Amino acid sequence: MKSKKELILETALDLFAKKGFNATSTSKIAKAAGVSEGLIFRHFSNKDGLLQSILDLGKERSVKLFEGISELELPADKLKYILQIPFNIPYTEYAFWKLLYAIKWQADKYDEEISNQLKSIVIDIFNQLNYPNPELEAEFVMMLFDGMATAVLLKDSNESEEIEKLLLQKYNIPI
Amino acid sequence: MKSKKELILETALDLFAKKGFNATSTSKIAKAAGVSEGLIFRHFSNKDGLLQSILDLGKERSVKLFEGISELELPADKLKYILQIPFNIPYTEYAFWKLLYAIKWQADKYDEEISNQLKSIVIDIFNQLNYPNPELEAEFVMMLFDGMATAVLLKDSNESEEIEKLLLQKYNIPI
DNA sequence: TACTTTTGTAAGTGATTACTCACTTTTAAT
DNA sequence: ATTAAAAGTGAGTAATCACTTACAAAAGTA
Repeated sequence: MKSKKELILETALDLFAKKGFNATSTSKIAKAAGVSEGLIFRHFSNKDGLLQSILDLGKERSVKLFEGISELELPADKLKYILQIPFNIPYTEYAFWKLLYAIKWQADKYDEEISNQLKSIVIDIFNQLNYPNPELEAEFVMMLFDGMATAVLLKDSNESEEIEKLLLQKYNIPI
Repeated sequence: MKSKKELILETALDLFAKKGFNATSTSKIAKAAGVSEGLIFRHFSNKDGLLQSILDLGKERSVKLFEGISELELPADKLKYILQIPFNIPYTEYAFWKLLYAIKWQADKYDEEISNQLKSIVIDIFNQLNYPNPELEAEFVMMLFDGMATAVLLKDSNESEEIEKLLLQKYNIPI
């Protein structure tokens, strides 16, 4: 059975992703979760603390999405795997990724950890592939990654599979 | 001399871009602009009306960024021009573009007009270039466009010129 | 000049905000 | 069974929210 703490976290993530952090009041969260408003502050101190807990949990889960990378041998396979991540975000994780990308634009709340983590993996890959400028090349991949993730998350696109194919093809990666 | 109406528009755009629409109160806008709060509502009816006016004015200005396209003859040149737009956003327009991209994630406020306008131009280009699937190819370019614009707007990157070169090169476009 | 419209202000409005506090209930350990 | 800690509640708080209203100054028009 779900604890009330978990219920608050889930409900808040849901509302934050849908309406935005600032447009979602703690009273609305409490009402939607069916708990008293005071309990939110008992568990998370304040609204920012609630957001941080949501982000931390999401990060833990997203690490698992990245774990598949290290199991691959060839750097080209690793790159392919990474480029495919935006198209393989589990539907249950949409809310978290939406929140993550929406928060990017709020200077004070933005958390670069996930992005930086992935970027250093990509730099390693381009090093292994002997690219002349691995750092720059990684920056470019991250840009692609964000563009794709945005497209997937915002339009519930029916053609995301075709875009995925097009991307791999443009990156000279066999499908 | 700047009218108080213009002053409100500029100040609000600035604050919306920096802190977000919901985190910026009308009283803060009034204080920052040095006008009475009531004047905001005299001119724009309500806070959403203020946002709409800001977006409309920004759209008018961004149309000028797109006008250069039609002056070019070759479709390949047009494509090159479009891919370069994110790197050529005037610094004075940063606030507007930041606001535009931030708002994307708020379902109720998102305005697709600029994006759709540009996309139809890109579809035409790929038609002229006889690509097998111009619609899909345009979707991909728009994704690239958004990814690049995001990167340029969020990091005050010193290496954006190098990324620009890398992009044109990857897209087989002579620099 | 006389009059109308537009622009502007100051002081409000009720509703909502994040958060606190005093208190009760539940859980868990001895 | 006793007790202490943790979980949970409901009714508060002052501050801030978007917005209104009554009125004054300025600008435009005849």
